[in-house]
Amino acid sequence: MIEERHSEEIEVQEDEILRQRTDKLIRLREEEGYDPFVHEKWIKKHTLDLVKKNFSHLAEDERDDTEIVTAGRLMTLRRHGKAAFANLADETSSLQLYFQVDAMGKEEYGFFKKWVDTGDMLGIVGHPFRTRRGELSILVTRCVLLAKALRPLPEKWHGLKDTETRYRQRYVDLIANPDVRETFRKRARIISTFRSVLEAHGSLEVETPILATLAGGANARPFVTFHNALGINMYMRIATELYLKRLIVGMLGRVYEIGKNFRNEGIDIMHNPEFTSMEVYWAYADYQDIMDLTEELIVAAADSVGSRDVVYQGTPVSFHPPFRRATMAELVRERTGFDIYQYGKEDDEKARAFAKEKGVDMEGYESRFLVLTKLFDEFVEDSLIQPTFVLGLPTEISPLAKKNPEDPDFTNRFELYIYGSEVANAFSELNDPLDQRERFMDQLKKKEAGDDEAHVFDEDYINALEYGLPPTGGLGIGIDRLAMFLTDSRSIRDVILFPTMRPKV
RNA sequence: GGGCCGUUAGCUCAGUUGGCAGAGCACCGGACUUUUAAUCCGGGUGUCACAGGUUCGAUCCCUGUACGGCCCA
Repeated sequence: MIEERHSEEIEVQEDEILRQRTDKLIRLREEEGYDPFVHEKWIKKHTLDLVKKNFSHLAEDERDDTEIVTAGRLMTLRRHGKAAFANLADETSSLQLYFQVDAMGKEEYGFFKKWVDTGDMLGIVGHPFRTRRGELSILVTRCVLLAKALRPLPEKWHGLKDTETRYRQRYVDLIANPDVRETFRKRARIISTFRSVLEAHGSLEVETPILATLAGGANARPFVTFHNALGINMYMRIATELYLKRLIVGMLGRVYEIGKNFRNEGIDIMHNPEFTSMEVYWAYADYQDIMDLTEELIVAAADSVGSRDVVYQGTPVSFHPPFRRATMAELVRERTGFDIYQYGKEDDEKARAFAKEKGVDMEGYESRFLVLTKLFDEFVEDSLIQPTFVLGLPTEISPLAKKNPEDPDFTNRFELYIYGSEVANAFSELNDPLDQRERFMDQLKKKEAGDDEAHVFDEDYINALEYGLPPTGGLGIGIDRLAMFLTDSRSIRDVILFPTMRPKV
């Protein structure tokens, strides 16, 4: 059901400060004939960090004649009658301002004193100097009110802490908590680093449908929506995989896509219903090449945010290559004593019994390979704190990956784990259309057996494979999770600007 | 889905064994030409998340709901 809000339902929440500030704005327009909201631009010549950098040499009480033209938000204000100190913040830094009646003139100072409040956006002209107490400042000669703030800033000392408000009103969070701005700058650097690494390898950035009639390429339930003109249900994508491989069939050689995927699942510290992934496909490459690429990408991302030695939630995590490489079978054997190779075709039940003894509850029908996977999830995953490539995932859970010809129960696939969490997934792509058809059929059986996260059967994808997909290596990286680990963010919501929230009221 | 915790002023948080609702910052009025959590004088601006219940009386106790957080599946 679609609910629309009608104008009579939207009541303005009258709080005292908002009312006072609104009155002040109206009086400013009436009494001074000044409307702060008519400004369209301000020629900002100097960012605050540039001022800091260029005039750090100034001695106490020393002034420079250079005219600074800057702008930002007034964060604090300490009034002293005929003078005032303030802090101005911009996107680069923050700097003290000194307003003085002698430097500004009576009229301009009077305007400032009467009409300017914390939170306001100001255009500032002045001269750099250092105060007697040693703080680099700008002696203001002109102050132009570029936009008025009607709502007060959060508390200057504690900032904005309430997580709900921080996520719902991220703009306030970003004003109040400069470290949040830094987190999102780092996130952006990771993404742009990925682009430059891939461009350097001759990869082409492409865009494939987000809205489609089938959502394939992953185990997940999609969001369903409706296209009015076509009169059909459509789905938000859950992965970019199948479209990107069609492009390799189409001879684009090396392609990648960075964008949102949507999975209709719960929300927790590691999951947001919409998240950003990067998928890469390289013609003529195998999963070993892709492992090298993954390492290169992750190390470059770590470098781009500062260091290969990261401390995540108090635990040191080293991004120095080479990362550990081990097969799932080895890791499970090490941790649990379960040796998959001791179990043959007829031993599924014996394998389930092993799991049960370990306290892992298995559904009645699951195979020894699902036992292996479950034991991995249960006993190994959490221990993979340092970046670790987990190789050789079972064919049964890898419907799009090429089998290992020497051991066809397993695929030439790996997942990268960091801090117990899957960050990347990659394999030599299955390019045999006959095998792919069988794998899709297996998925269909799982779906019919009640697994609503099983892959969909994509006939057109098979059709593409029937034209010939060259040997191809593919990779998917969860950008949000990687950004979490590289920015020491506890929750995925801390690296997503506007995380999914249930609407209030 | 289950368990636990939270929701009090714009923000950060106290608080009441059930009796007119508190602080700091912010805000409003006044003083102050080198402050930096400026200071000084004066002012509390609130549907104590919402709806019921118990009670002479509920922000507090009980039940339910909403939203959020953490843990588990």
